[in-house]
Amino acid sequence: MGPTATDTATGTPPRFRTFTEDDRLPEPLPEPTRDEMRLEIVMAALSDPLRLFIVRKLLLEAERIDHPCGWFGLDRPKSSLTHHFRTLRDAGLIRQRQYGLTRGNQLRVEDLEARFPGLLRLIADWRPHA
Amino acid sequence: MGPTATDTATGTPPRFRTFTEDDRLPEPLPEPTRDEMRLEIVMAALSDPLRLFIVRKLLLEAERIDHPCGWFGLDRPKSSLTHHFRTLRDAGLIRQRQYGLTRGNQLRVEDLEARFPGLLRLIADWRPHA
DNA sequence: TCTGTTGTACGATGCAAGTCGTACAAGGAG
DNA sequence: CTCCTTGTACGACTTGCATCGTACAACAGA
Repeated sequence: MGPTATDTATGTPPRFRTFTEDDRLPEPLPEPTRDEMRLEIVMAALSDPLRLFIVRKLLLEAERIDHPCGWFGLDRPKSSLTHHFRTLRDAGLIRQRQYGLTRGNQLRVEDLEARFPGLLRLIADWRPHA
Repeated sequence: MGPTATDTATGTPPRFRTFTEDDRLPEPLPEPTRDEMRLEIVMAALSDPLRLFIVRKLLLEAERIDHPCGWFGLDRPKSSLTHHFRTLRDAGLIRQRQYGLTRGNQLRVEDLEARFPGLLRLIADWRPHA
């Protein structure tokens, strides 16, 4: 498994899984730094159920450092998905890396925990459709 | 002072100030119950800087159980303010009570802490304009 | 080289939200 | 009763966002 454990819901601070970086990874696409992240923008990005689903899936089900669009199993046109992933990256929620033809999507777990502590917990607890 | 203390930022769970209820208070205007609150809707309500300001001011500077519109010192037309306060109430963030001609606005601190633990902490830490 | 895959770029469309003016309602103070 | 205050209701305007079709680019594999 990975280097970290998951939240135990016992009152201990939640810890979400991260993956160690590989030096040979391509540079991330342009993204805001921690300090450039804006709460309003993050909130707006998370006000869409599809984007909430994407972030939550990355948070709870990621198996590698990042995953391409298709991994999420979203039944939408590709041009729609491009729009949503870009919105998430612009808000600072995800990091995107280009691997030849595919693009890897990674949740910025450590940056988000540092900048907005508790935010990921809210997303993990989200119940869609309820 | 009130019955509660404030967050100490030392790792202890944050506790925000609440006010004891008075039996003679008028009934709140229609609002979602705890379980009816939706994270997407709450996020959308908080994606507007003016509304974030309103909620944050209620969280950090409330002196009574609720406050009328004018207390916030917002330089906008009244019809705009009606819209924003209604958005906050529909999302479940605030409770509104009618006192004759004025309307009191109260943050639903306990409901929000129960339904979305950690959310108020994010709002308290928000820095506008930064 | 031809084909299939992954995803962007551009543009059109429809809808929701923010903004605000005006008119109006309820009630307190004089 | 009259005036002022607080806030709603309605409607118009504008902006922004979600959605998606089409065309295109980059690349892998047969």
